Order: sequence, then structure tokens, then C-alpha cells
Amino acid sequence: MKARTRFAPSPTGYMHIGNLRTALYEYLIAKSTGGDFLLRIEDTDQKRYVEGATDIIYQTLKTVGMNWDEGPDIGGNYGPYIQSERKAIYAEYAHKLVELGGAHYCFCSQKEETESEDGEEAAVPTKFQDPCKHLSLEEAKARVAAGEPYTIRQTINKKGKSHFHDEVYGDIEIDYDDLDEGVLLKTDGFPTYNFANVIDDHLMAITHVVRGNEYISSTPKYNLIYEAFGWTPPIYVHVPQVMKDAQHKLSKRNGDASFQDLVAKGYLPAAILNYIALLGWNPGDDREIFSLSELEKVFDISRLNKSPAIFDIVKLTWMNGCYIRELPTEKFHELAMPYYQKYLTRPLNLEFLSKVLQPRVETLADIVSQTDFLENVPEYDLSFYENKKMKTNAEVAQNTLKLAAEVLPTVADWTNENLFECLKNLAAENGLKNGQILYPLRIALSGKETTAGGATEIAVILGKQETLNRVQAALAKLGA
RNA sequence: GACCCCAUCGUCUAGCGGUUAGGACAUCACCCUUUCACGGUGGUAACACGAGUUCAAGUCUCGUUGGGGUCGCCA
Repeated sequence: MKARTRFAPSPTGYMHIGNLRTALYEYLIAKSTGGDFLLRIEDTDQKRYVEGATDIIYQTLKTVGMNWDEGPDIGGNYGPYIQSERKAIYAEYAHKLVELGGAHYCFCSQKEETESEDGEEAAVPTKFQDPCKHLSLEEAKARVAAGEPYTIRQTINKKGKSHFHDEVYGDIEIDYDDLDEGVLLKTDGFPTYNFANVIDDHLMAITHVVRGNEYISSTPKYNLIYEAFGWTPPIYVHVPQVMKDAQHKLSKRNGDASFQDLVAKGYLPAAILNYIALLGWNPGDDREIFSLSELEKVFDISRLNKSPAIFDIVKLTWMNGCYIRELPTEKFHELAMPYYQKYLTRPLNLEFLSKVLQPRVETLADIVSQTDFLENVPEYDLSFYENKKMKTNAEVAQNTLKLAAEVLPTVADWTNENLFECLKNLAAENGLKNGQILYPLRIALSGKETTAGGATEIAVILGKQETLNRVQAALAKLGA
């Protein structure tokens, strides 16, 4: 069966991770069955609309390669795909639903609704008993015709238990009495999510509805609407939340990472996508690295998880490192270039820098901290030359750096291989361990105890002249 | 408060009645080594609790506890 799924975000800001994961699962359900994935913008709440948010949605989906088959920008046979452009459709169906007995006109003000019978705000939320429900249809219509502001509210008269099946959670049973008769069409004529969703999903022939499990409790209400219209409800796929920690779900508020934040921090889109796919789903074997097209091949709804997953930036970081290492060298260099801006005016060997950096950074942003010494040697303590394993200290350094200073100028072809070979021979000739020359040299060139790259690699990056300068400066500092 | 959902190492998870409870990240140790990292090897670490059902329960049932969600003219 070819599935038709939809990603239906509201343009209220940037794309957060949980949202993107829902989109991914929708995309995968469609593509793993050879079906279509569509994009629908749910902008029925004008107050929450954020300028530019729609572009972020397009941008994000495109960046990760989740292309949609139908959507606001490319059209399709089921448009329009922006809910605000479908206002008339909802109104038509809402009034039809009233005629069918699935809804009624309501004239209560929002204030009346939130007050309990004795006029005080209820401490504990109680079910709203709508007095308008008992108005006769004629009377209600007359008031509507007279221009009185109204909403259309769902009518729930069923008794007993409602049942539905969810692909992830199994069979769910909820008492009709626990459902409230929510507003379907607002005073401003726009539908609420509760209504627009049902209408659109049916009209757009959506087969699988994927959404957060916070919608489980209200699903029977949607089914009642499908039922009233004589429509078949879609297959439900409720997915667990993506959490920040055990208590809090990932939210835009507390500065929790959004997709674009992560990208800005140097995470690769493919790695982010791969990581979130595994947050609530697994392939059934030990594989963890998947491209989008590989996911399309192995994805299976039945392997979706029920329990919430905590977003672990540490594991994402590891995975991102895997992706960075797999990048072609030229590609990595290209991605690294923006981080080299302040070094562009210097005669540094940036291609070689990228080669040294690639296997050891986990995010592109790591490049910043790994390269700070290239501009100039930071102040460092002579104790940096102290290293037991390498058998060096400031005294040894003074001697070995002197030796290096003599031989380095003679190296004609300034490559890592040549330099290493040369210094290794120097060590052998003088009965020293390689580390006794290389370690002090690295400190001299970088001023840091740990660096990306060894002594000779740094020498290549810096270039011959700068290397010789730094060795002289270090010797001076050592009092030689 | 009512209703719904969830529960395996710190984290993501495998497990679908019989396993020495497996993998990955993290962590620790060692190896490799031109520091750090990468890579390699090994270690520490989990079935929330209590009753049942069964020859046998992480796996099924019920309860308890803990956590999350819903109860908006937000989605």
C-alpha cells in the first residue's frame, strides 16, 4: 500500500528537533512504501504567525533532503496547501457538520467558558458544559443570521467507550464522557487545529497521520468527526516525545537546540537527521549510520518506540564526528573555510590544516578552538616542556630545539614526510627519543600542550619561515 | 483532580516465556603513537517495586511507585 503522509507544521518560529523527527517519520512512511509526502502549512492562528517561519520550514526540509511531492510552493492536486487559504472550505464543512448533528453553534463568550458555576475560576479544570448545546437549531440559526458572534463547537452525545488503534501504542480505549466539546470554528471564522486537521487530512487523502502522542487523548474526538461525515479515519501513528531530560521535553523556549542552532554549531544536517531517526526508532540490528535514502529502504513502522527519548547531544556529537571523517577531503576543506577567515591573510597551508583537522574535530565549530594558536603563540609556561612520557623538560627542550634550529633551515621540500624523516634522523644521530625533539618543537610552535596535529604537521601548516621564527622565539624564551 | 500513555546500563536501545540480558554513546584501563584525537583491546554499569499465571517471567496479568501528556476560540 502506498502511503500518503503530510508534514503539517505551523509557522511559529524555527524548526525544533522533535518536529523535524516527526517530519522524518512521515517522510519515511511515505517513501518506504513508494508513496507521497506532502507539506501543509497550518497557519490558522494568526496571532502566532511568525514572519519568515515558512521559509525556515522549506529551508530545513530541503537541507536534509526531505523533498515534498505536494506543497504550497509546488502545488498539487489537493491544494491549496496553506490553511489560511482554505478558510471557506472549513466554514462549509463546519456548517455541514452542524446539520449532521456533529456540532452546534455556541454563543458563549470566552470568559463564561472558563468560569465555573459559582463565578470563580475553577482550581481544577472541569469539563465545560455548554448551555448553547441545548438551543434548538432554528433558534441558533436565527441568532447567527442576526449577526451575533458565534463559534461552532463539537457535539458529543455518545456514551460508553471509544476505541481506536494506533500503530505504535496499540489499542486505546477512552470514555466518551472524558471528551470535551471543543471549538471547531472560531469567532474569526478560522478553524481550530482539531477541525482543520480532520478536514484536510481527509480531503488530501492522507493515509497515515503521524503526530506527537499528546494527541492520543483527543483522537476519539477526531474520529467522531470522521464518523459524522461518513469518512474513514486514517491510520494513526502517535510518536513519543523527544525530551531534554527525564522531566522536560525539548522546547523552543529554554534555548533548547533547534535544527538551525545545531547547524550553526557545526553539526552536519545528515548527521542530525541520522541521529534523530534513531531517537525512537531502530532498524532491528546494530547498524547506526544511515543516510536518508538508506533509511527509506529499512524503515518500518513496527520498530517505532513507545517511550520518550532524551536528546543526547554527546551522542550526536560522536555521530557528527563520524560524518565529518567520512567527508571527502575537499568537501571538508570547503566546509572549514568559513572558520579560517582570520587566517586568510597569512601564508598558512590551509589545505594541509584541513587534512590535519578532519580526523579530529567532532563539529565544525571545534575548528575554532583547534586553530587559535595559528595567529600567534599564546603565553605559555616553561613547565609545558615537562613531559615524563616524552622524557623532556625545559632543559632538554633548550638543547633539542637548538639542534632542530640548525637542521630545519636545510629542509628544502617542506612536507610532513620530509620534516618527520629529518627530525627522526636528528634524534637517532644524537641518541635521543623522537619525542624529545618533537614534543618540545610542538610546544615551541604552538604554545599549547595539546594541539591538533603533531610537531611536523604544525610546521607544515605554519610554513617554513614562521616555523623558524617560532623556534627562535622559543629558544629566546628558554634563555638560550 | 479526572482521563490517557510510558518504565532494560548515566543516555539511545536489542529482547517479543527458557539469553552468561546483546550493541552504541559516555566513562575507566591498556595498546598504538609525534602531544591530543582517530583506531584497537578489555572493564565498570540495567530489567523501578510487589503480587499473581507458568515447569520457567525482563518478556504475560493485576496492583504500587515514579515520570510524561491531555483537560485552550494553541497546534
